[in-house]
Amino acid sequence: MEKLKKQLVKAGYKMTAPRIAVLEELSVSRHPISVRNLHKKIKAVNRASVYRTLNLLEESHLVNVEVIGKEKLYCLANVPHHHIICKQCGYMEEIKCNHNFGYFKNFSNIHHQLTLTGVCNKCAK
Amino acid sequence: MEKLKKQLVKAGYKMTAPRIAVLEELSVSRHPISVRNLHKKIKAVNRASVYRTLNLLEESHLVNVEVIGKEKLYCLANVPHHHIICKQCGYMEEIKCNHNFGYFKNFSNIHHQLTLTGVCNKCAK
DNA sequence: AACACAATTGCGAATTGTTCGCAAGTGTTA
DNA sequence: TAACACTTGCGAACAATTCGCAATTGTGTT
Repeated sequence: MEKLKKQLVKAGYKMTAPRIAVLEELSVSRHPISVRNLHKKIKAVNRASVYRTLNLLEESHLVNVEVIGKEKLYCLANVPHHHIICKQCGYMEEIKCNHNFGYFKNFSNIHHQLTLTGVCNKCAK
Repeated sequence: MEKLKKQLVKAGYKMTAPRIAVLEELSVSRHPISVRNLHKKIKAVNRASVYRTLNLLEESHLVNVEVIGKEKLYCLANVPHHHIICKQCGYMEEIKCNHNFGYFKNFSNIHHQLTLTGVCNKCAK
């Protein structure tokens, strides 16, 4: 959390209350979360500011976005990881990320986003 | 293309003109494409129908969705592949997919979506 | 500790993206 | 070619996201 703040400051951003609130909520919520739900948790922060904060966090690669069905979910990127998600019930497991995609000749500064979906055993009956 | 149609039919859907138009446009466009641009190319098809078609194609796993910056892009999933995209100019290379994520004990029917972003050599100057 | 200034916020309105309800139209199967 | 369920187009509704701007706030400087 402190590390996150430092990264933001280093990226040239001010540490304001709304930004801290967003970071803390992302840090507290164990799972990727939608803007709607994130905002529900921190109503003191204006919705537009939630969007603005998420956008700058994304540009700084401090959060990842993934699309599950019709939802766009945000998640801290501090520890490299991905998720596998059950499409029916939303059950989710975390996956350690040990992927390396740095070998593309024509690109630098490469980031990746992996999303796995499936049906969990419980839903499969 | 014919194969695509057959898959749709097998999934229980009718082969209507709007659906064929969407499939053909996806098949023609070499790159992942936004709803907006897709619809621009096939104005004869109502926007709502474009959405409906993309949704059912996605549910049938015939297309993949990925988020690049603020854009949601759709792409045929007939041949397993991914993309690496330059965030600055949009230059894009295709990546063969030889990934296997079938080994998760708690899930079945697993699909994955991998998105790579970076800066292409030209933009990096 | 107060200042100054640019960065950021909150607000509401505007814009854009997506879905809905329903009457009319169309593919498929017999 | 008749029948029926599935689809479409349309416009309105709804949801997501951004914008413009005045007011506020962090931060570096005195």
